Amino acid sequence: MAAPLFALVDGNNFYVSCERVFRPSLRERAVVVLSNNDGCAIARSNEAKALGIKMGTPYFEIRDKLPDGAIVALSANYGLYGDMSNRMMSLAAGLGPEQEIYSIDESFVDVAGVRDVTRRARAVRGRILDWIGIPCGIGIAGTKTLAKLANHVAKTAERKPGSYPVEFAQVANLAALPASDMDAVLQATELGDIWGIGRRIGAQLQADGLVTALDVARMDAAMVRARWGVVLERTVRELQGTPCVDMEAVAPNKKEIASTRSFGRPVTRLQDLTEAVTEFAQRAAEKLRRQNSLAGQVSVFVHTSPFRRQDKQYSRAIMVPLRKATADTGLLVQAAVRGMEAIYRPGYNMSKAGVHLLDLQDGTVEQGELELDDGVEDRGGLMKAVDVLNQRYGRGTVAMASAGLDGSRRRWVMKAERRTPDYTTCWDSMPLVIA
DNA sequence: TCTGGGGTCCTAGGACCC
DNA sequence: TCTGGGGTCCTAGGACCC
Repeated sequence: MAAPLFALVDGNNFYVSCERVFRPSLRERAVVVLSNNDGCAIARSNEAKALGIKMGTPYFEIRDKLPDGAIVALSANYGLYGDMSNRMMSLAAGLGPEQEIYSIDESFVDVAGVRDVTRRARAVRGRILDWIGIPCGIGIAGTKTLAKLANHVAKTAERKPGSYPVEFAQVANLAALPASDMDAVLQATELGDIWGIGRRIGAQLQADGLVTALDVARMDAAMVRARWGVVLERTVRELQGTPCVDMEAVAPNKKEIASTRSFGRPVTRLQDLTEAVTEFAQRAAEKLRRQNSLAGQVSVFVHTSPFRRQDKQYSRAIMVPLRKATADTGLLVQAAVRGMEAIYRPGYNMSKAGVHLLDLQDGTVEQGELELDDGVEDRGGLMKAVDVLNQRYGRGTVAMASAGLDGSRRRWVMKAERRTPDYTTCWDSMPLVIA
């Protein structure tokens, strides 16, 4: 059997690249894509990175710091990105027999035993660029953590000449590299760029005098386990070349499902919160039915904005157990609304609320339970009809009345003032080419 | 004025039991 | 005066990811 080998295919600055496909004028410009409510930067073009804009920088800071026209800011258009992602993923899948879609812009491909894998990877990269218009980087190595690191090398070698050997630009295959060359790559990589090492643990390692990925790879795994636990231990072992994280070719069902939002402006009234929570529970219920699960508990939270220091702060969550696991929107909304009524307090500027569905169970297994009379018959057929209608005619075609019938009165909805059209998923937004 | 959303996994500690 | 020990289960919260 061939030794394990993983490729990681990752779209460069993915959301920005999607926008550029349909607006070529954005090329070579500093561009950021903003989070919900146009809150902060969640994707940056290389030019924006060069201006020093960090991931998560609030938009108002960007706007205040830079002169007019120095940067283009767009609201996130998830419909567009999701569709572009599907197209990119189907081409990336051609690299090997199994693919794990890890996020909207990244997939691992099992390339064990694939002949001429570096050349093939370059071909796949070229096809994604030509057919979809998205530039990507591909990293190849013997473990997932090293493949992620190889991907970082591929992108950085292209973006910052001199950082890594130039032959690693765009596609970096670290498998079968001589040990000394591998050490050199690890040494050129900061430990904060390792998959699995975040701010907190990164700072602890640095306090111990570690600086590069090579320093981390040389740590003693048993000591790491004793001091930090199994998660970091796995990272260290994977850096040393021992695979600890397998491919997951079929996405397992979610173990919890959430729908949460920051509000476009502060909300104080219970009625507004009830409407918001109704909508969150509806959306979560849809996701729940899509994976054919039932929820045993609903959790609801609301809190004020920690950024508004001058405001009185409030934060609470509550768990609402269901008498019987369900996927019925009516029952889930009812539980969420009851929860919100229990934790609501007047006199606070609430900034965010949300609903989590927990204790998820397989909906295809019929629970052998005595039918107690709770006044609710099986509404599975009704739920299916609601989902079909909302899919065909758009979200919100059929909704619970407590979601609020008058859209103009809904004070809590988010802002998205700079959204681009749904170029690929809506006939009316299809771009026209005038020859 | 303006600061995202949706996940996973692990661990510590409390409740409870015998 | 002196007040056990070990196990399980659950939850909250931390850390990480994109």
